[in-house]
Amino acid sequence: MSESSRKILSDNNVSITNPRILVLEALMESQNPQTIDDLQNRLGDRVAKSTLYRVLGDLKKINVLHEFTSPDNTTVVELLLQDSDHHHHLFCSDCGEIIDVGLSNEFEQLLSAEIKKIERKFNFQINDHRVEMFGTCTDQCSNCK
Amino acid sequence: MSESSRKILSDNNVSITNPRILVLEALMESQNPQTIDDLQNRLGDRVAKSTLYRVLGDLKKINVLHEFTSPDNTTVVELLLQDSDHHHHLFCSDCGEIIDVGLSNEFEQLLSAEIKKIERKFNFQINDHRVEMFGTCTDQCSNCK
DNA sequence: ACAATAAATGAGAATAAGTCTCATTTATTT
DNA sequence: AAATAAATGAGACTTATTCTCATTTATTGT
Repeated sequence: MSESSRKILSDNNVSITNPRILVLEALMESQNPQTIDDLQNRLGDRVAKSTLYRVLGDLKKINVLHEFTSPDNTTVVELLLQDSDHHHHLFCSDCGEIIDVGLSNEFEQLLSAEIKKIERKFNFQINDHRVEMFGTCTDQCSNCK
Repeated sequence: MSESSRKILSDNNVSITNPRILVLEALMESQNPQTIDDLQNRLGDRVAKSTLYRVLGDLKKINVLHEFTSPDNTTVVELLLQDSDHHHHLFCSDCGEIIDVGLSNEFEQLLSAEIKKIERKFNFQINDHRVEMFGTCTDQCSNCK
């Protein structure tokens, strides 16, 4: 555990410090998206707020952390160590839950083709994409009864 | 112009007031996504900041305005009067430009099929989706030279 | 292992987006 | 035109994020 957080840092030429290890470990506790608040609560006073934001910035810079905004405008953050972890998100507007979803290869391939068309049309270089789906979890999620 | 903004309001049982007309007209000046700052500058002191936010909330409630967050965390807002205006967004990380893009019917159909699968798998009711693409506009955009 | 140097941290101040309050104005209904 | 209800403006307030700077911690060369 602690090894692999150290490895992430050294592999990316980022100095190994306690706050960075603690934040990485907190992020690894769940592979699902987490709010800053979650993290802060989990870390308590072991990492200062300013340091937490700085470390998250560092992790984004070395490309192991993705950040996005949920429909209720909360910033959400998720470790993404491998390109093969590519996935999308499903948002429940009732309980705020965010679920990781994979889409089929067939779909991803067609999307790649569409993206190539868009690149040509707008003379863009596209390096990432994201599909977001919004709805309500009809009954059985842990938060909505 | 002014007629159609009034029509939008009356069609949705929202009382017709000057700030609402002014905000709608500012939104209609460009069919592209706009930041709150854009709007505020354009409106000057004709609409108070608190009123601007309230009116934008009203327009979201009657479903003629979509709001989202760009990768640099700016809130962006866009009129969407017809379901047939369905489209997606392309973000330039150099200049911040946001471009509306349509994807092919073939793609949208396959995405609908994927969404049905996701609905079943997670017992969700999905009512909206969004494809976001990120990259850089390689040369000719108005902001990047 | 030990200085010297550079980088990262903690604490809290500063900033900025968005919300809230409440007295006044404007729309709507009769 | 009066009465009622709703919307507005102005600015205070809240809260997420960034910034500053003195102190601590990591790294590098010897």
